[in-house]
Amino acid sequence: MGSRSQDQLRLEEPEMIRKQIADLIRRGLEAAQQAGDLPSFEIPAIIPVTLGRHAAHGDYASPICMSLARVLRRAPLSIAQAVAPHIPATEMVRQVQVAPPGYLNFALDEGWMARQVPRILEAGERWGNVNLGHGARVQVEFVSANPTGPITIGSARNAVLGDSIAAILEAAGYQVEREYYVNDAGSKVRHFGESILSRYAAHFGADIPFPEQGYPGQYVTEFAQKAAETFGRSLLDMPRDAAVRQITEWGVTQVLASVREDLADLRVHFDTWQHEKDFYTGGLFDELMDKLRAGGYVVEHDDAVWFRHPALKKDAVLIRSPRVIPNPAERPTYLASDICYLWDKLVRRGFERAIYVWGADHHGDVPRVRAAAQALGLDPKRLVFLLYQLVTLRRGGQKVRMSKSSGEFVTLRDLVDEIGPDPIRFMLLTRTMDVKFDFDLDLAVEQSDRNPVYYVQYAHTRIAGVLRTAVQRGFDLSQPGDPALLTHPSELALIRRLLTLPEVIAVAANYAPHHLTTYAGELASLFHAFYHECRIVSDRPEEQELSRARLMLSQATKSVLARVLHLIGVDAPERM
RNA sequence: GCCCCCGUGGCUCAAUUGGAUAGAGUAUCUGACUUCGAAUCAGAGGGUUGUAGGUUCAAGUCCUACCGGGGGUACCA
Repeated sequence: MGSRSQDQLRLEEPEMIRKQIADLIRRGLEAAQQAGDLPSFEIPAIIPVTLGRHAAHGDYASPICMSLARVLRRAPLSIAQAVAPHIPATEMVRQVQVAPPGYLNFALDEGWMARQVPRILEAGERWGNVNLGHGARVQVEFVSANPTGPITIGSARNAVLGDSIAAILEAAGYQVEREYYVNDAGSKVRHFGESILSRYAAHFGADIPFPEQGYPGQYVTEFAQKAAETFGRSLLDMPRDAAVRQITEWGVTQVLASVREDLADLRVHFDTWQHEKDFYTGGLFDELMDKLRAGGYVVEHDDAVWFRHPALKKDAVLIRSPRVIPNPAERPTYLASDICYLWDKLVRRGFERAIYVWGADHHGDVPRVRAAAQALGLDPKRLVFLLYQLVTLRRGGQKVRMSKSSGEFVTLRDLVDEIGPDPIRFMLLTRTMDVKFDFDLDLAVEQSDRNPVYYVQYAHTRIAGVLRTAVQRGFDLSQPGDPALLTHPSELALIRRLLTLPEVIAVAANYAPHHLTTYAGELASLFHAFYHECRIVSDRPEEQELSRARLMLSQATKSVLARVLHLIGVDAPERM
């Protein structure tokens, strides 16, 4: 990736203080060995460094000496004492302390910390970037809800997870493409099309039976109405198959247009829309079937074709069968599509990694797709499956069971119209994806002003307000303040947190976007505390310099808050 | 039956992925605005991290069994 990634490495990676401290420890270990204070041994490739949880433990701590104890056959405390004096002095670290049973504790230098504030301000939206990806191309495929109806709250979780993960990966140095997979070849869309056709026929007084697994929702009737305006009676005069095909295609287009719009209002956008159908028009499916057959991964009996693989518990998984689809040449089962799709992602389009954001109800499919990748000679580790637990909806204390096929669901549209994208996005990102989300509609609507998102946004607008006041009173915000004046405990606590953004992004890049909402809340809290303890805009002549320093800190905080909110797709308003 | 996820103060959830004294919000109680936005702040109480074992210097985190809740397990997608 040439010079750009070199640049990033030099400029951005050291922003992770943890990394720098790990380097210091490594150099300390080397020096201790050279000085003969420690015997010769191989220094571990990764040196663990964590944030100190208590002020007494310093800002960062490493338990490395505990794990070295076994190798060196020496007490961890004694190892730590041997290393500590050899850790090179830097302006970043004020002191290194050894604490039982063998921790190395690092306290950052307050002056150094304060001097980072203008740098944060200068970096702006770039602050926090870490180059973990080195420009690797990855694809995040998400939402991908069947195009058979409106986007529901359930898909909303998928949408905000996928979108935020994509944004975070970009901040972590990856080249990211966001994709929506359109399942337009399966039986679901056909049932959808048949449903519209039935209602459409009814509109003209004709009778086409409603399919058994059809979609009873009111929106289908509305589609039928629109279809009647678009096509007139023409669909009634053509062969049934052709009519189904045409109205299905038309219906999918209609749905996708509204899906695109609904998601856009949630601030979710896609770079590409991959249609399942396209896999069966270019010969890809046949090509891959030949590969699998050659590898002995295909079995056939009763005219049906199955995929088998030693890694699978089940004997085999169906790929195509005349009993599923009357005309199997037209379309196999969804596993076949998944096989084409993974090849398309990893080989044809050459992504180094393909990330799938799936509801936990699809977890059973993971081994199959993995096995298929393996069978095609691809490293299954390049496929990442993020399984989030489903959203259960509560209304009036009652659980609402949602599904488009039952016609009972709450649309994303309704919720966005009612409470807006910010509370939805923030709320859905406050928890790990491993826990199911109990979404209480009444509470979400009624208490939306107590949603934690407002706490964070309020901090941002409060800063904006203070800055406006400052300008009114004649402060020039473009003029940097003197960081040396930032010495109050609440100022330093705030700065400390500003400095950890790169680490938070690095952790969040491990597919854990909820760290950002947590961080945003902490940062907001620290600012509020600082605001209460320190007068920012002072009228006293002798405090002008101090005011300028604090204004600089406030601006940096505002910038970081905005950055974090933008990463999770939440607006950072100037007023509210 | 088998597979996946969860079980942490009254309630909803965190815990930088195995590190030191388990943290927030909410609820309850007490306090703080004649100067920058009170949608705010400060303080208090509240815990054997479902149970029982195990792994090691170290377990909320990993392993085993069990209990409880949710989801999956079609020639559907």
